[in-house]
Amino acid sequence: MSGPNDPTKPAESGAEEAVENRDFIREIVAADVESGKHGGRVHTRFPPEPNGYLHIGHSKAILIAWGIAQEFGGKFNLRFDDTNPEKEETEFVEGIQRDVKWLGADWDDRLFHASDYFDTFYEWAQVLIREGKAYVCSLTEEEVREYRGTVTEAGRPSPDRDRPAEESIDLMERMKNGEFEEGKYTVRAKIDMGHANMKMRDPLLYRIKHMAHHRTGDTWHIYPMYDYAHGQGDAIEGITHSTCSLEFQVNRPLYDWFIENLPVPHVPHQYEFARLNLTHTVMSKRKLRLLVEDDHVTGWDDPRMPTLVAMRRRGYTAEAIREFCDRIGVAKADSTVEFSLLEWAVREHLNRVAPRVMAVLRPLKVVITNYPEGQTEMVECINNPEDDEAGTREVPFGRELWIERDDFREEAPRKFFRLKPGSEVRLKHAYYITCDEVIKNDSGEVVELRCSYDPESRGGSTPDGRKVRGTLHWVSCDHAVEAEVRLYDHLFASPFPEKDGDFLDNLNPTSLEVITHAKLEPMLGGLEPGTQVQFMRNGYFCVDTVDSKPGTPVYNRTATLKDSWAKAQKKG
RNA sequence: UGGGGCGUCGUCAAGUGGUAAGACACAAGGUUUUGGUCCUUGCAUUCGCAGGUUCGAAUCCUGCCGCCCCAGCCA
Repeated sequence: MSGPNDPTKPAESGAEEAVENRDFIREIVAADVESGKHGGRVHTRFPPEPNGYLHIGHSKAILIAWGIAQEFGGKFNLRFDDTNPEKEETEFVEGIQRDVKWLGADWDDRLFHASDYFDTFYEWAQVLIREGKAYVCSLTEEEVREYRGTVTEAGRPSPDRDRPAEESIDLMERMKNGEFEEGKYTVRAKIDMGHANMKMRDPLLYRIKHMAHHRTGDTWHIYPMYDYAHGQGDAIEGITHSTCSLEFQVNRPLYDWFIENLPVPHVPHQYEFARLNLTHTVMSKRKLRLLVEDDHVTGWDDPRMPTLVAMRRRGYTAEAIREFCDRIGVAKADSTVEFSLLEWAVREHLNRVAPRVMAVLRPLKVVITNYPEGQTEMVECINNPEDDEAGTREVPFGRELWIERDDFREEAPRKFFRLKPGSEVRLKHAYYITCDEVIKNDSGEVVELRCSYDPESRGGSTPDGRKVRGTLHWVSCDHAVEAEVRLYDHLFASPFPEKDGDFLDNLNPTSLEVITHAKLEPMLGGLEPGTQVQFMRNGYFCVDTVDSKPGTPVYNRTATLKDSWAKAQKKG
């Protein structure tokens, strides 16, 4: 059946690999696999420090590491770089695992911790000391800084640089056991105090910290520094390609120095890529923490935050984030991606999967004067025009309806296709109506519209085939479910909140607008938290997972729909 | 001005000496029972700048300019 002439099969010409663009890291990995380096094995890892929640920038790092493992038939580890008990909490290690899993990166049974290797790190430090490549230093924190020199001046050797190995071994043992106060001693590598790379000027291996660790308890009174733990962790796990962001480029010589000077079981290599920056937000953990701690947002999961918990709550899908990360690429040039690309990615996904439903955010009452009082009928609505499988549902229609306030203009501009006095529009899936009368209150506000409908137009078209330009969504007053709807916008008004001055000054004062009495079609009162829908003509929304309760639903706006009408209006 | 990186469309980003991919954004048109989606079209004579090599340079050489990272007992 499926021979060479089968039209359903793509042609097997030599032109298949023509368009494949690989980033520079994948290029290297492919070459390594080709040459049989590491036995053709590919093994990556994501090494977060559990001191905060993951943000969209981390998803780039996760997806690069995991994606490479996937594509080359390799493995992917999740390893917590928990070398500093001061800042680390169990809350974060759990949150991080949830987020990585949600993104779709699967570490299988390979969940590790730098703290799993504390014993080995300690033994290896003894090796360095015995070989004259490390020593216990008694310089104070301030002295260490002084002795290090500056970027333009060489440093000076510590007076303890030539401390006998046995003495260092003994002191390190006693540091470990908690015999000295914090700051009294450090363990340092003996490399080169005049090195042009500051990281190579006798970097610290260990510092004393009398602090319980979330996994090792109070076994240790010394903890390894990042540089002394990171590469060795990679080596122990057999990581072949160790990916990280650009700021660690200067650490690479040190990474390699440890690997070369220690009896490691494997030689990993580090490759650096530019971290993700996004307009209208901040990505640094310090700043995100400040937003949380100073109550500029309601928490790490506030839907305006760029954290994965927050974005998930906002209604972003993992698929959208993966698509986004595919689109931004991997390179070494510092860059800031426009938020619009992220929005495009969610819309792209939700357009395919989100059921279309009707919700009126800012209600205006419409009474259909020639529709029988007390009558209700069910109209059939298409759930998703992009998905034939999605089917239809029945929505109640009656004499009194809510429509969107914006969909009526008493004095309409040119090309306003919605409702205005004397004009006819279509109520989606229901009937054509014409506005006959505008009712106002004492202060002149429009409070109600009196309209008449054409019984012939049921379903949204008429036998005479006449055209109407406008199609409005609506909700039956008698059946409406009231809901709180949260309209989210950029957290920061400026595309570059860190550009000048205090980033907090650039907070967007209208990043959240709460609508308390939105009118929803009945089924929207009973959806599971987290469910994503499209409020027709309004945007993509989801049921809030924290505050939504049966009977009092809360919806979050994930993203607006593109609005060329609003755009045209703005231009005037 | 010690070292390490990076400069290609508004934003990302391919390109690896043979005459500037793609995506988002933007613009114009078409279809449409969402002013959504979809479709069509347009959008870098030029690759930070200046010289040079070459028949030919974004790609090679030289020199400038600009931006980022490194002087935590953070990661």
